Amino acid sequence: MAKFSKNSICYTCNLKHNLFRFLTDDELKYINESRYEVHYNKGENIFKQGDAFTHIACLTYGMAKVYLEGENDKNVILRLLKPVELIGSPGFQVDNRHHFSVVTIQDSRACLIDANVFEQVLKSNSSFNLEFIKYINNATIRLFNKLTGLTGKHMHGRIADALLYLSDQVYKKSSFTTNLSRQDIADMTALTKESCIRILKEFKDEGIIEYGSNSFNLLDKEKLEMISRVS
Amino acid sequence: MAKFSKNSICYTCNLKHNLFRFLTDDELKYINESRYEVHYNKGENIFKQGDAFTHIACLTYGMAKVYLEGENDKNVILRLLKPVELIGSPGFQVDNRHHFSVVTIQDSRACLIDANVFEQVLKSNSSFNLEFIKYINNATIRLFNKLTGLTGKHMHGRIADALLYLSDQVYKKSSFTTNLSRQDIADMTALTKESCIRILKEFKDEGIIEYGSNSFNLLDKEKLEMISRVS
DNA sequence: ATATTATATTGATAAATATCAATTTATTTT
DNA sequence: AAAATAAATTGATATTTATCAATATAATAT
Repeated sequence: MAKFSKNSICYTCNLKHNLFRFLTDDELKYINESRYEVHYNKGENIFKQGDAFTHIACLTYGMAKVYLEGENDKNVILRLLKPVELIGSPGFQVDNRHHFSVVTIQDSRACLIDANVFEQVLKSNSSFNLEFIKYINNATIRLFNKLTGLTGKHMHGRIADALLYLSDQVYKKSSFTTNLSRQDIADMTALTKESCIRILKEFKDEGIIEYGSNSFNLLDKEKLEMISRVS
Repeated sequence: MAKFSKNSICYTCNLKHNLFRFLTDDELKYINESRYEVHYNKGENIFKQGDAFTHIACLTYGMAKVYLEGENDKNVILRLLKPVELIGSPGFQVDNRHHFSVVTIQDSRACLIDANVFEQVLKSNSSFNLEFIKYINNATIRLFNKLTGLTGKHMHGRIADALLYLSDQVYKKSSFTTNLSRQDIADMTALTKESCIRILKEFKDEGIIEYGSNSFNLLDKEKLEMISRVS
């Protein structure tokens, strides 16, 4: 965790999350007073599960993975974040602890906003508040899909889902380069690294995808979608 | 779905959820105007996944299961509800659809509050609003635990968790009678009915629990907790 | 109470997935 | 570039879990 800066103000910032467009100028100014930006190297924690929750973060540059640290070293990656994405915490209003970890997968920047300031603004602005509830509820819906996917589908369907997620939601291309390791993809699908590799290989052998050590090309997305459906 | 009544007002109601204690008298009166109570027979839907979300519910009597309907008929029971529990919906502010189903497992009553009225009150009362966020965040934390438990633990740990959940959180006794079927317990643990039955039998054979067709007695909770830990 | 239906149980087997060890390939350091 | 380290891959095998079919038990209707 290196340099941090405060060289711009929220009002003119074009990297602010859409949520903040619901704020008044005064509220933005108030947030701007305590906010700060941090530069993270690849592999560094923005949030650490169990640690105190003191700030809401906005990823303004780079990319990060959000994951749950399970009991037996088993991590479950919930999602990948890219600019500009808000990173809240369900510890907010509950126990003020982080319940997931956020780690950058490439050099990144985040803007950190004091949780108390955030709370004040929530109190003062009801449309901001409803937008925030919308944000949380969307996260819950994604979590529901994750839960039914990981518990109800077999390896093939889960790997297909991960690949489609990366292609459709994250990189927005059918061919992409990624910093995710095989272990990361395994953590996205609740599989072991070895099983994950085997399914990828199968897909490659069947001509559905091709890949190198850090790039993927989804040749036949329809087939992946079909595999996702039939599990 | 049979009788419904409106024979009391929220102000004097001692079955109201704690959340509503944050409301002013006027706000309570406002909610009271549109609310109504419904009696459900065992097995009836309070909410149905995919259906329109029009009301927030409060379970005031009986018991219900909240579950996700997966693609291949696989349901995942998220939790059991008893009085007095609020039943919101992540569709609120998002798509106004239900994203889970709620079905009673015994004759029950619920108080239904118009979602628009609820939204108005959220807007007008910021401490109510923050409490609601707290409510949602607690649900998210439970969901995280569900996700890591179901993906990271083996059958034994998952059954142990389900039994401990029923004993500690739902029935508050180490010996309890339940309306849950074996299939329901399987749905709580993301197992098949048969696997679920086998693990229960193992636990019985080892003297950890005893059970009949609709009752359980947890003889050795410490052992169950140990099994939960080692997975 | 008997018949009927649904639920629970058991056994045998197949399928899915993880584990462990060895090897290869890629990445980083010297 | 060579050496050292980390990550990816493969194969063999064990473990976990589901499936299918049969039977038993419980719950409900007649």
